[in-house]
Amino acid sequence: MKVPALDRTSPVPLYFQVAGRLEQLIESGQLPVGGRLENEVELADRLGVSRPTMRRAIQYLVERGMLVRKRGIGTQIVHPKVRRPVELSSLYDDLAKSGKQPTTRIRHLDVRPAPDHVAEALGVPEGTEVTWFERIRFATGEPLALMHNAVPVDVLPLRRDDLEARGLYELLRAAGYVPRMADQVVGARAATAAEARLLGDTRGAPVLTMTRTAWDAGGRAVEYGSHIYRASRYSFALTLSS
Amino acid sequence: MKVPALDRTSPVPLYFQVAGRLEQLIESGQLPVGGRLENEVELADRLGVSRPTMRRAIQYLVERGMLVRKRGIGTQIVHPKVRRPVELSSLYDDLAKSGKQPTTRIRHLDVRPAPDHVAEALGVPEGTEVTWFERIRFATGEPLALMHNAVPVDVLPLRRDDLEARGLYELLRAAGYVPRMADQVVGARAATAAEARLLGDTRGAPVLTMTRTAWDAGGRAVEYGSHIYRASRYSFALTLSS
DNA sequence: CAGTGGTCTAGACCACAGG
DNA sequence: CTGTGGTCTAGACCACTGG
Repeated sequence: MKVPALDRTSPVPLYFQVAGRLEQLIESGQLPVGGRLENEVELADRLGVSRPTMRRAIQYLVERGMLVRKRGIGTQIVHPKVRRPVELSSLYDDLAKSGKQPTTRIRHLDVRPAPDHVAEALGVPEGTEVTWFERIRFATGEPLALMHNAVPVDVLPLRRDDLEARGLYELLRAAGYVPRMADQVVGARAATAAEARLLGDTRGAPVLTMTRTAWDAGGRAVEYGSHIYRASRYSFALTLSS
Repeated sequence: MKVPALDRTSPVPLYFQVAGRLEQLIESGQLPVGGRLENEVELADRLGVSRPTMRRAIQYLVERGMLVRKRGIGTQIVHPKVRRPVELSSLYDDLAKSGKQPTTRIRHLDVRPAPDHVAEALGVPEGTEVTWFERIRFATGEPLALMHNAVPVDVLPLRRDDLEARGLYELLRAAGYVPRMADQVVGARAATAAEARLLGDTRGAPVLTMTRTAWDAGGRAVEYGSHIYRASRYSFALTLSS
């Protein structure tokens, strides 16, 4: 595999170019998994960058779980592929990515003062106006989830058409409110009769529940959601790291 | 609040001392949330450290969600408290921390070749020997979870007594296999009659399911688990960040 | 324009692991 | 002891923001 040389005129930071180069060498097998990297001084020399820059590149891959460093020992390759941390995406994005043709039906949408528990979750004063809406999400025609959301109106005005055509997170991102942090609680319970009817399931069928509050980089609460998913058709996959 | 001065003879890195100092100033309210920090050059001067060291301290707090930086703008305080990323802990630890008096009953324990799906999850050759065990976890006397685990024998030999007195993760940590990364899948289903009996629940009651594979820092698979939790008594709380 | 954070360098010393 | 990564410095230049 061809590895591009470093380009010092590029706006891409040097350390990032170096990291990408290492990543390619590892993924292509030229640097074997389980093997050791040269020491950072020699690597820096070989690539013609300073040691701090080399360290930054290595550190970047360490944070992504590809390398492990030990003082006095060296740097070892532990994974050929990067493990991604938990994704902060919406169901819509997930389905679209896996080719499941998501569609959405808006059952309700209005602007109202935030109920107490929602205001508390969002960390806004009671009575703050939010857009409140209820959606059913389908995947390849099958009902999958029943979703309730609140988005403060001063974050983003939302319209039915937008929500039917695109995912909430996509709309938030487009408006500059990039979700960066979220508290989630995942549980399970039996579906009520009404929920079962909407989801095309039987009463008492197990459903996954998820409530989430999401904030952007500036710490501004952008979304509160309380959703249920058909347990027979959905589960959450997470990669955790500490 | 008194803030300790920097100690250049301490083995604690300077940048970490600086970060702790900033953290205290913010938590004590001397630096107001929403306010801006001085620029990094002046801060470095004021504390008598170099700019790179100051940057590293600030970066540390940025990664923990306490500060937000924007080029050309400055550094803003967005959270008084640090948000922790997802915890990688066992149910036992969680219960113990919240004062729920966890107890464990070992229903079964043996050493056997890993079943195919377990070997695949652990990424070890088929037939690798694992300790396989089934536990019921109680909280304040009530059954809470039914847990199945596999731990490769060459990672750690496990005995009933140990597992009854302590959590699996505590045992792994004590043996030097610190779980650092995990893939989890969380779902839900209805309990079988046998499961319901063991959990003191009724047949068909909703249960949370969780399967997990955990690795240590060196990329070595240390644990595979397949658990069910009574939905009426347990849910997962997560803080995600990207 | 002035002020901010982002990148990069060359070199120094230290702490830890292993033979 | 040698070799490794970990920390720290002083200074340079660049890129972006806002007035």
